[in-house]
Amino acid sequence: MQQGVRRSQKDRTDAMRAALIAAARDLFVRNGFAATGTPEIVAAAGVTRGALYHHFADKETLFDAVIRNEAEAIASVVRQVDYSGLSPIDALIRGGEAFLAAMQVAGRTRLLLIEAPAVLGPERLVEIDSETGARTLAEGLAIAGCGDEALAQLLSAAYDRAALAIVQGGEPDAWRSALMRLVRGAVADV
Amino acid sequence: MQQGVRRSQKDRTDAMRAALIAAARDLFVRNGFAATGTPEIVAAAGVTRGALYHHFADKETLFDAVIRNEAEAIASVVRQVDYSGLSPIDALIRGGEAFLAAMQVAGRTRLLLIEAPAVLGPERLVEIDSETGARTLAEGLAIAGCGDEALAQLLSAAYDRAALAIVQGGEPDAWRSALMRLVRGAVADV
DNA sequence: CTCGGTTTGATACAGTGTGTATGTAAATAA
DNA sequence: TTATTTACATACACACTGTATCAAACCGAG
Repeated sequence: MQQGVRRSQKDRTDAMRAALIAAARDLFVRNGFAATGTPEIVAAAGVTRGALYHHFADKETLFDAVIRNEAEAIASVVRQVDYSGLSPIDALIRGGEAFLAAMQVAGRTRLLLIEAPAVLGPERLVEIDSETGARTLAEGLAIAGCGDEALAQLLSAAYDRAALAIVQGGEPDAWRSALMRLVRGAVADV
Repeated sequence: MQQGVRRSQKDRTDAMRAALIAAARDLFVRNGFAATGTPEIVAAAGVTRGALYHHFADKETLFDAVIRNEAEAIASVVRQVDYSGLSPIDALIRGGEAFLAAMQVAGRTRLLLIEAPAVLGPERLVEIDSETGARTLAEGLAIAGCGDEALAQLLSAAYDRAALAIVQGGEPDAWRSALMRLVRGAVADV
């Protein structure tokens, strides 16, 4: 079980997939999905196109893997927050904060909010979110607060837009306070 | 100034651009921007690629024209609403209703909310919105209601999400009531 | 009306990228 | 060790984009 010479199939596969996903992620962030060619990706990963098409059905499937990674990363951050002893609305705000923080990782808003809906379609994106539990959690919190699925989705959309605006250089506090106002107003009794 | 045989340059140009934009819009809606080739577009319009590349710099510029058309159409609908004698919040809701109705036109949500951000980039999309006054109006109303630019953007994002959900088969009333709750909560005094 | 200049639009071509088919080496199983 | 499967590279066919070249329709001046 040496490193350079004799590796197990699983190790080779895992390393290759990780290298391709990392290289692709970087290029997709910089140039977008459409403007990134598979020759560019494999060159950055130091392999050939044969490897790519052995591990992924096509370029879109590779992109899907990239997106799944990002969604999982965000879900992980939001999940690790300690919600104990918080009111539903405070838990929602706390989870929202974690979400905003996680979305500040370079390129994440572009990948998840701009590219992914067009490349994979909204349906597939919802599927990924539900698998990773990325957004379900925020929605769960909202549901706990008011029991309205649609309202939860609208708040989720507002958080997305805020994350994008902050990444693009907006004043974080302005967006945070606007979100707070929206959330508090939404769960207040009618 | 006959019709079939001898047309003015301007007439030819206008007709050709309109035909190309219409054919492209149809295909972009059905298959998306990336999966639609220029040969397909010109075949649907009954011309050759030479005509396309004479009137548009590239495929993206044609898409830009399609998007501009849609944005203008929406702005037109929202503008024609009679807002006289309404409170700021009622005017906002009225404008929002018009926006939702305008977004129900087949393919509009896909073009404006899914494809356009990825193809043109969010910056260009904001530019188009400001030129056509599509979203500026809704924002203007929100600003009138609470004077907060960020909050207006968040509400705009919520309206976008609701429009998409309704087109995808969601219960319109559920989304409308959720929007109402969001809007009323947002403009209520803290 | 007709004759140069311009605009429209069709045809032909070069370059690039995608996905597949084929072949070879490495790894696991027998 | 030998057979079989898996990992990866090379080579190829096809499609699409954008450009260059050329013909025809239009327009204004004389």
